[in-house]
Amino acid sequence: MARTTGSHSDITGPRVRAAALRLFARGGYAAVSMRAIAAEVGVQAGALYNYTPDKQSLLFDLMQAHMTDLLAETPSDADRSAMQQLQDFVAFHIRFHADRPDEVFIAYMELRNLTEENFAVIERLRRDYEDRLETILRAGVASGDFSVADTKIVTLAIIAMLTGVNTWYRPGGRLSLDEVVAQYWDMVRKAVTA
Amino acid sequence: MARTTGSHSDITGPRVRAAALRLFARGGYAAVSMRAIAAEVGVQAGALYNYTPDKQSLLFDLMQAHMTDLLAETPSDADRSAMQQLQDFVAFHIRFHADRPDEVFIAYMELRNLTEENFAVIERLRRDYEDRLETILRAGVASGDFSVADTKIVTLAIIAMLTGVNTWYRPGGRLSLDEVVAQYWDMVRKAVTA
DNA sequence: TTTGCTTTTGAACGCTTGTTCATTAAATTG
DNA sequence: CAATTTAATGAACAAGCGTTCAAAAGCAAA
Repeated sequence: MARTTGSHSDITGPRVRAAALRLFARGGYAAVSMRAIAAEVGVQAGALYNYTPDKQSLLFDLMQAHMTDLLAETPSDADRSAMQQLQDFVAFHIRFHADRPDEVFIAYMELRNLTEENFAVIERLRRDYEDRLETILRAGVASGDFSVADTKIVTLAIIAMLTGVNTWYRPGGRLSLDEVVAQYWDMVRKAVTA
Repeated sequence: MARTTGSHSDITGPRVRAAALRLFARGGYAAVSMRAIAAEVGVQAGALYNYTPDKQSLLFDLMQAHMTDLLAETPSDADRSAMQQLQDFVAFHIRFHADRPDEVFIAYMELRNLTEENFAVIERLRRDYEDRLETILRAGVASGDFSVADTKIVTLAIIAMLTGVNTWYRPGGRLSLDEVVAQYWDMVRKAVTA
């Protein structure tokens, strides 16, 4: 046997990425073999190399796509007040991450499995995202809306708190996403005001 | 060659655990080979099996010891007010974790590399720790000191925020640990009060 | 100094790893 | 229908994996 009936790169390509995402998130990059990914797709291991030059690129591409999407969709309406922008950010972060549990898991857990160059790229994107939040905080401090001693620390604290939602939130659970967003916004709002 | 001069289980044993801790934290459990651990200790791979039945036990023992220490040292003085207990908890969590970056990293990143049974043990310990905080929050709600809608969510949010310190704090950095504790306490205090 | 215990070596086991490539067959184009 | 392009197979590669164990050598007690 060689080429199989119905095989198409437009179909197999996305399936390879989806399988890698799923398995990396579940078992971790190092513990998932190319043969395991191939089996999930329903092909032999060799066929994966039509879609990625190597395993490392598969991981890197997933992480880069995730971070690029995150930055592209981050709201930033400079016309709104700092308080409104912060509320937008909190709601966006929780919703965006809740929709992509596998991507988020990989983006936070597999950094150490990136090569040095690839890590630098992802790290830069991550800092860009943090800067979006810190910019809002600084604007709020300048306008007197917020009372925080150190915007950098508060930035990291807020992001850590919000990302923590992914460790327990499941659709259809005790709380709706609206309720989760409301509760976290309540905490963030109180933490940054006097 | 066989037994080497100066070799002693009292010395090699701790060195094996220390090497495993260090390497697991740096590279991840799945990516670290027994031969790599042995090389760090300065022995051949076979010698490791005098100190652990297998690689899995090495990981589990490190995680269990960490969680047991964490629970043993968690402050809990029921005579103090809920506000004081919460402040104690925040300060303890940050300091305890700042002292053990490798253990913390492993405890949060390597859960999926535990066998089912081992995972259940660690998970229980983790929940026990969360319960300590939630008990404080409930007491504060009952006494009227705290104003939080859902103690479970606030518990998880606080722990995520505090544990996030480990992603950036380094001794000798811009901020002292005292300053870090003070800033996080400020945020937590404001977040749980009306 | 002899005896028994403790500790390590180093080779070996079967198995899995990421990756390559000639071959083959399906899909597409003319 | 014939020619070309695309996509997959399946075997092979060298390297590395966790683990076992007989043999050897240092250590401690008598």
